[in-house]
Amino acid sequence: MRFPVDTTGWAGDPVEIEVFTTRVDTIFGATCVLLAPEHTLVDRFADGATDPEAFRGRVQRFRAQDRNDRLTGAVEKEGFDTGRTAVNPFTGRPVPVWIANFVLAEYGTGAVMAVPAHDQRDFEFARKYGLPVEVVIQPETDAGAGPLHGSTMEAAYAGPGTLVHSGEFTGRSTDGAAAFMARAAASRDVGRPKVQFRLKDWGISRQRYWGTPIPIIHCDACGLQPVPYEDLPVELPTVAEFTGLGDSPLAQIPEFVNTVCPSCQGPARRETDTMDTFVDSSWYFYRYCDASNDEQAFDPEKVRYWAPIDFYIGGVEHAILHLIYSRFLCRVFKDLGMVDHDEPFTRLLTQGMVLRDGTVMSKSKGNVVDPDQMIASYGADTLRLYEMFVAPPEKELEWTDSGLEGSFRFLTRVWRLVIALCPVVAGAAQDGLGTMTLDDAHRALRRKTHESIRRVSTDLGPRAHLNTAVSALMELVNDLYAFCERHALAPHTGTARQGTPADQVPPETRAVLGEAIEALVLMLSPFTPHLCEELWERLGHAGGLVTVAWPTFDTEVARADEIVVPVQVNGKLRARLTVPADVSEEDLRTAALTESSVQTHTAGKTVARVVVVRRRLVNIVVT
RNA sequence: GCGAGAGUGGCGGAACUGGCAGACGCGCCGGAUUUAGGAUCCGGUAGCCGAAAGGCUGUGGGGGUUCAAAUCCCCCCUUUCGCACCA
Repeated sequence: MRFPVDTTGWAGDPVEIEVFTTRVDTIFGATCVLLAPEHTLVDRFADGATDPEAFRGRVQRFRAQDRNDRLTGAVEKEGFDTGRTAVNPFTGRPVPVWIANFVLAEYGTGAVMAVPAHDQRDFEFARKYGLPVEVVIQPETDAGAGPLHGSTMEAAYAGPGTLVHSGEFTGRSTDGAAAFMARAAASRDVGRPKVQFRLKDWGISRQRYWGTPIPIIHCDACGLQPVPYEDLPVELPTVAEFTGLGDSPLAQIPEFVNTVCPSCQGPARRETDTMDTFVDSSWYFYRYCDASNDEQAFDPEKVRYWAPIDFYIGGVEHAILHLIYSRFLCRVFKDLGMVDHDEPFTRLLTQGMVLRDGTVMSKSKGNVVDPDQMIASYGADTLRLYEMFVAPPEKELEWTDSGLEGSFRFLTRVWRLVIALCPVVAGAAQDGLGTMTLDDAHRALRRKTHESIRRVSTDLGPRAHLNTAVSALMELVNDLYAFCERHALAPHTGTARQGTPADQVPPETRAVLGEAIEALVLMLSPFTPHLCEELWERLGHAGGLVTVAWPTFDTEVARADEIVVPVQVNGKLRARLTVPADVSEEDLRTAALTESSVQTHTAGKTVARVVVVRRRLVNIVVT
């Protein structure tokens, strides 16, 4: 909206103040216009003031207020009357023009129309300086509250309602009124609709040495000239003195600064500002695809092969700026035809921060845990395992020392188990497993092994839930201990029990255990590589773990022959049935209905419905 | 104020598409072993009632949908993070 200023007695052209508003529908209540202290018209107002020096002094005081305090509202809202008026284009009435310290020069036009009745900041400002408060929106008052009145209001009303005292617009609902009035303003040529984006400037030039040079040459005759393509890249000189004064350190190096204009061949100067490092960090992942290319940033063919990035992991502190910049540059590269995807990262995981005593660990708070100390006490494997186990990666992590102890305990448990079983399983023939006849305990252990492989593989892969993967491994180890206990095998060496000598252990036991132990070591190795390399070697394998394939599972082996199905009566758990895994719906229903504790709960009642979910549950609805 | 998450035992956390709430670990309790302690191994551990069998309650609060809700819908509370005098 444009508010023409009464310039009576002023030299120069007529002046209009442009304001930006999202609430044109309240314009009939605009009783004042406020300018930011930095507004370009402020100087002209000062020139035309009765005491220009005093005027400038007050403006200067506002401008000197801490910028950050002004932005966050930490300073008191203050202002002063310029002594001039401007005409409200809708009411035709003159309104005073003030300068106010809370108006932001960088947002909108740096000037606002103040509507005290319907904007809280304007309201407070008007009350402080005795400016009129004129209600132009009345809320729907079916709740019995009376109509709003400017002199009795205690706060601005910013909600919906009906326009009043608004000329030809009176009676209109606020719903749609702003858009309608914006069009009216356009047709009267006093304003126009505008989309205002809240984007911040992305300043990229810094007075630093350690940034990418900006490939521009300043020539007095030809102006700004880009460095010719064949001269790229501009390389930083290897020596630069850091004086901490004035320009970039590069400006102190004549050999770097002085050059020749590519256009007129006359003397010229290189740009000495450098790009901020986040420019590089916004597209490094493309360069990584083709890092030794000295012809171009990267070969689009190679990037097409590797990118977009499947899985991008970073800390939360990078979750905002770095990602926005990277996406910006991705779009730039797309427009240049250098990449053919819209987004640089297919999947993003932002890892949580480590907390201690409820607050983020930080050097300034002095509440950090020293990893070196923990590695000295427990080893790097323990620390890694604990961090993976204690919470899913995207969650913040509350540090506890006892939890670390638990991970250490688990690893010593694995160590003792594998070492004790080495003589039993090393060199055991596992190929025959498919044809061997196994008893229930052996089959159960095999099933656990294969089910663990399935769980860990999916947890590590698509789900990226490292903590549940560790849980699955802990369960496998627990089952292995139980199996050993039952078969009088080590590692129960802490007890009086004697392990069976290796050569007396039946071949099927050795095979089943061997399969389980090797899968365990392989699956644990991403978490605790040092320990697992050692164990792998002791199991009789040479060559290291990196060359060994991830274990695979057999769905048939992982499948249980018997399953436990819960039986509910009216949604409450009343029994558990152990049935064959391939039980038919009909058999399951019959088994559920005839189960004794189910019958006590259905006795004397009518079975209205039986919900049977195969392999999952039976729910009997009685009335 | 706006936006995005989160809320489950004493604690960290599980629960994949609505289908047995509390996997796994910590802590705690009991047992075995041990001169003792520690370590180790085995068992128990949501709350309430009960000697037990068992019963009732329970995923921040209140409603709703459903045979069935931690999970879906509506309202509210608390909390974390980001943005914020943005007109």
